[in-house]
Amino acid sequence: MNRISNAYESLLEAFGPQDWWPSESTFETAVGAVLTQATAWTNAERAISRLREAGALRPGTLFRLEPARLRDLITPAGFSVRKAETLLGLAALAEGSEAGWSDLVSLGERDLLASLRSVRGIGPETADAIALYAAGHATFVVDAYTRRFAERHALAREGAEYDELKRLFEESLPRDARLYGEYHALLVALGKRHCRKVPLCEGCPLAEDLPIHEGLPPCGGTSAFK
DNA sequence: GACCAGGCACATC
DNA sequence: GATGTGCATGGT
Repeated sequence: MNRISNAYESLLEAFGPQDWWPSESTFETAVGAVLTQATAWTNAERAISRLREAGALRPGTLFRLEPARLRDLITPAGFSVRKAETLLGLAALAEGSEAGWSDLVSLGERDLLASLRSVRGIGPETADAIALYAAGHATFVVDAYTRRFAERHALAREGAEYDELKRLFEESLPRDARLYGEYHALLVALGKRHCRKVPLCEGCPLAEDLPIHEGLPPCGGTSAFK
């Protein structure tokens, strides 16, 4: 055991299983990963519902939408010009594969990540989220909450690179996609529900597991307490 | 009305 | 390479 796996147990006990990613298909998961970039999940959900009503939660139908129509459908999720381009790029990947989307999600981890990263608007976090939650690869997703958590609790150096943080978690935990998915979701829960309005980390479920680096902001929020 | 939310690409120094 | 900025909407 180590501090990172101990923290997982405490978070799970405090918040319960998060059962991410909520979706009806792997393509919907990927669409959601793009739509929720720097956006509250409730807004991304609205956009997903609109896509569903339009029958556009399949790569083929989404790919054939007029860009303006797509932008309109995803408006609630914000950044609609960029996100529409990205969703079309994602659907184009599937259109370019022999067996479409199912072909793509069955690629090996490296090939899938490379394909996803070739789409403008899909960066490291979004690619990892799709590889993990849609394709079931054991790849740890690092987001702003993860960084805050790792820095605040002195698990990583300040300003660590994305890959450095990813490696830290992967090397501290058994290689297990389900575990990675739950951990990432729990860190989001920690950031959203717990610390955001409690700058001193009072009552934090991690207080007994981990030291606090007092000079740094608490793990709640992504940009609060700068 | 300010601040924030499950990032990313690009410009500039 | 580090740091800053635009992208857009809806909740608090």
